Amino acid sequence: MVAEQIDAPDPETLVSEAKAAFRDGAVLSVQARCEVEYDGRTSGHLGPGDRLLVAKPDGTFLVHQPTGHKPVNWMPGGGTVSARESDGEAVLLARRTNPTERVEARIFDAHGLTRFDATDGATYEESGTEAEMHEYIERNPEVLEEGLRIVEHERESKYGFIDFFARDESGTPVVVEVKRIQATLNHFDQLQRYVSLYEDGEESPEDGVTADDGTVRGMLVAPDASERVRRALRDNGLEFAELAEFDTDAKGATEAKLTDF
Amino acid sequence: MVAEQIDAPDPETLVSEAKAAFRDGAVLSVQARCEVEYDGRTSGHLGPGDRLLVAKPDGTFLVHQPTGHKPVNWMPGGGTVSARESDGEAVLLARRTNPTERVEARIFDAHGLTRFDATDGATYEESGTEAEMHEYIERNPEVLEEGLRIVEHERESKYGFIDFFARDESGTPVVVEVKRIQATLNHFDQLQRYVSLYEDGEESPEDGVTADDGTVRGMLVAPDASERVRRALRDNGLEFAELAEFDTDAKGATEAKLTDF
DNA sequence: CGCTCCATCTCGGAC
DNA sequence: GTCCGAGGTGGAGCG
Repeated sequence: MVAEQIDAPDPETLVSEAKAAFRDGAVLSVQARCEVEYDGRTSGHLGPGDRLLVAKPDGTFLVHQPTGHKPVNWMPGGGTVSARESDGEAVLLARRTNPTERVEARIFDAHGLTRFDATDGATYEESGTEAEMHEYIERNPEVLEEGLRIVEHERESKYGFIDFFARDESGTPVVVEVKRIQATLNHFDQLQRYVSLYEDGEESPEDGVTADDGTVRGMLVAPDASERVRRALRDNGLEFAELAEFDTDAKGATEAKLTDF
Repeated sequence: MVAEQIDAPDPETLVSEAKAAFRDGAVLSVQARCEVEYDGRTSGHLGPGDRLLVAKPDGTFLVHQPTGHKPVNWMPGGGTVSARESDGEAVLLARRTNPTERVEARIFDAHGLTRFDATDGATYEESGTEAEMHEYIERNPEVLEEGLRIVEHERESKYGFIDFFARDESGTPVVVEVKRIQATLNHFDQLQRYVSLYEDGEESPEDGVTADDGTVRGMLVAPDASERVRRALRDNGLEFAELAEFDTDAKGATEAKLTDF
């Protein structure tokens, strides 16, 4: 019996079933009319209504309203979930420390309960991430600019991590910031922060070569950017390189579109 | 009957129950051994295992493994969820456009199903947010600096919104960026971006007064900041104002309301 | 443990 | 619709 369902459990049954589920490492789902309180990094209250409550064996606790992707209240794993009866009502309490916070659901009417002895050894395999985009650029720097040479990847600097430190055909340093999605002002900020290091001469590239005039180029690589971002780059002497598609196979010889200022 | 539970539904039953739930706007929960595919902004695959599947009437679809706070796969609201039988197995498919993406769960064994006709009119009331911190500062600017005067709140500038534009005791303009949590390098970036506007003279304060020497101060307000952030501020002539605690009427009112309960 | 940065970020607000 | 920034962001990766 992997899943056990109880219809409209009374408070006593709910509490004992919840305790058993927590003890045995099962996933508990409860459909209930309840009210919820959160206290921790902020504090909040949710009045009575029908919600789906989920408690996982790792201490995860979720309160889902009938709409919306995000739980209205939650507790990440690492803490503990407990059940008790209070004033004739079942109460589920999730707590953790660091930060210290708690979510408490007071259950007025439990419509359904399911205990789920789940086993899942699979891990999610994903592709199309920014890490893969980095690998592609490292293998094919010419999609950013003809003659561009990658010097360093993920260089730690005084003010943060630089995606790529490169040099163009004429040896001028190029700081490259890569985004998988449409670039935002914050992404422009990041590039600007890194470039300012080299402009101020507070960082020197590991290959020891410096452009004669001390110039440093900054290049933001992304599939798109709003007009405001493009203007910010332009106004600050930075460049935008449009890289919409990339091929992890490296066979397709992807045609990259570049926009230089 | 607010919730209806079916134990170990066969594929046909699962599909018809799912269709009925989607049609009637009920929340559907299924405990099942399944495999999942996502295709959209990235793409990914999750091999067979036991998961909790949740479909909401707004098109939200969640795939929860037995551990972890975040669903391993999901679809935000706005799209549609559908059910069908394929090769003798039940398949739940969630789709949306803008961006175009899909999550498909192929169900090998359904251990339990719950249809939940939930009604929830309550909205979550929260306090301790950054908006309340703004209100507090606006009413008590002296907590940042003696003699500081707030000139504008949430001023829209060429490159984004400035939390506060203020003037110090001697009339020098002060750009203030407020964070409720420990300040990060991105927060420093934001402040730097706003301050550079005034330094470049591309924005002028609405009160028309400018410091004799054109100086503009920049102040990052937060409960804490890492040493790297503090150094970035220092190196760029910006300031950090530690504001750990703040008190608001709203917070006090909420606390009173909660104790009433 | 802290720091930095990505995320299928989601969500809300403004325009 | 797009753009921008907050978030109880969460989570990975590295030192």
